[in-house]
Amino acid sequence: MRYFVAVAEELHFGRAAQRLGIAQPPLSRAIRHLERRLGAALLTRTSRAVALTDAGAVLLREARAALDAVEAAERRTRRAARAAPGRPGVALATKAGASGALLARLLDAYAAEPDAVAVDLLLCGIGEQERMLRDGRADVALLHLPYDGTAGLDTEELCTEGQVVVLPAGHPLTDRSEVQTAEVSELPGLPLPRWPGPDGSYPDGPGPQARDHTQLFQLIALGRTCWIAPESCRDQLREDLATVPVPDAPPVTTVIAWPPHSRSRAVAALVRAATRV
Amino acid sequence: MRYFVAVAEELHFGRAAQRLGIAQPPLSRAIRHLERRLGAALLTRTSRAVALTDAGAVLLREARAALDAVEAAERRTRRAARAAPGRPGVALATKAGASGALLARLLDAYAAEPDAVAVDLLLCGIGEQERMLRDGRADVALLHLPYDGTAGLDTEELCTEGQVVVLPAGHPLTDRSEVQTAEVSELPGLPLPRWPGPDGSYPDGPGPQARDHTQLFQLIALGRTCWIAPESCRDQLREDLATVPVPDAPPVTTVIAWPPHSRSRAVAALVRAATRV
DNA sequence: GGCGGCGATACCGCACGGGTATCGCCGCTG
DNA sequence: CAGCGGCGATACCCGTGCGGTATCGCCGCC
Repeated sequence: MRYFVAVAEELHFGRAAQRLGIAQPPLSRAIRHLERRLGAALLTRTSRAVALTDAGAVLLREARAALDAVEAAERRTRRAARAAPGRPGVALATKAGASGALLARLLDAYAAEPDAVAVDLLLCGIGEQERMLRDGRADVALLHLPYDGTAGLDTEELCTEGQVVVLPAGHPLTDRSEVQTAEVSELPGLPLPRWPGPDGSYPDGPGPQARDHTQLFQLIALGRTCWIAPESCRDQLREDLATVPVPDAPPVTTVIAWPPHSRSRAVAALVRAATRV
Repeated sequence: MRYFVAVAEELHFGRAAQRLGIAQPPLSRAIRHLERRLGAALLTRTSRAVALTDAGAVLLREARAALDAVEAAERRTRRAARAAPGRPGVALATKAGASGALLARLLDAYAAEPDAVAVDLLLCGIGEQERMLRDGRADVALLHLPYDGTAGLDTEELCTEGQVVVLPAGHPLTDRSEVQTAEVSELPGLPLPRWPGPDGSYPDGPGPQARDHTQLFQLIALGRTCWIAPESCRDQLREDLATVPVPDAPPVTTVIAWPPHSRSRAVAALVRAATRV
């Protein structure tokens, strides 16, 4: 299945084999073997191009999920085994620079629980937490609706907050008591920044590229961009930035999420602590 | 992993090997190999007993999920491949004898969709739908809250209904306009029936054993038991049975559920049709 | 028409998974 | 208390399957 996913992603046997660290002929054979076993044509190969069939597209999605599941099984077992001295405990994934105060209160509340174990913090990029939960690098995560997907995860809502626009201090708009999203997206000279997608490439557009919040805030301070963020980001804002509420931006709900079949005592305690803060 | 799950369930290498159709020594080696690779002790073996360690318990849960995922990948791919003439289409799992009218309306509504494919109906026993969704035998299912679990599935609520008690016609209680759950569970000579669990064995207790609804209704008609069911079951009731509302029984919500990463057009259309009926 | 890129085929060798025989440990029993 | 029996571990052997190299066949392109 790993082999098939590699070929389906590359659509090229040679490159896929290289990526897998094997030679091309065994890969061809393995795929053909898989097709025989499933009784389904997965790929249409001409001598110039490889394409997915419908069944192949189904398998690609399902196989990714399956591979994540076995990877998760291995990782979580390793983590559980290392937990003997109680050291690494539970892995919590959260967006770097988001919900700072909430996170601090959550960790405090959990630490006060009777049988609390150490919490391993995983600071993720945009939308990375979901993947970490799925492949077992994390046991529990803080997500932000509606930006993160929670499909297939159990969740508990923690808090909902409005959004603000982050501007350079002294920008004309900072005198206003509130602004509309439409205004923000049309600010002359302040196009919204572009973030890298999961594959690391940036979408096209007018805004500057930003890879993390430090870069972003620097760009805002320099008057090159602006940004709409949950209002709790004001806790950790630089002095040279200002915020204005944006009432018509969608409210952001912070939720705590965990894989649905998790029965870990630590995760349960963490969720319990979270719902109390 | 299959090997480990077998041993963890049997807690006995010999029986597990037999179940797997292999000899015991290779199984011992395979498990030890897995422990080495994960760097974790999974089982504590004395010469008289085998027990799971904490890490082993984690792996058991995760491995079951992973094995379900790969099985689901294979099954769904096979199904997608067979779908070429449009014949088998999408597999819908539902409890036999529940929500009959709703199901009929749902199928009608879906059949009216522009690109509807054939729906393969899977009639399940109690609580079997969840497993079918997880291991890929079904693509979508009708579940009944609060009896079925929906953890890890995407769902859409369809309808909520109260429950009634099903009694033999002419039973004294049938004169009443409603009864309480407490009364039902204490009816002299009418103990609630016992259903087989997922492993096929019956729990202990006074009630008669029932394997399906036909048996159950027969037993009720014979005055050997009674049963609490959603009120929609009255649509398909035999003439020799009667029902009385039980207002304090938990209301039953019928939901349509599907695996969260499903992107199938057919499943989406089915859900859309379901929300409209 | 020849070249080059790419997947398929042919063939080989080795490592790993599975089988049988046997051991070592320990709890039960007469 | 000694002998038996059940159970997991170990030792050793064998065949299959996976991976590697060499080569072919097809086709688009210069």
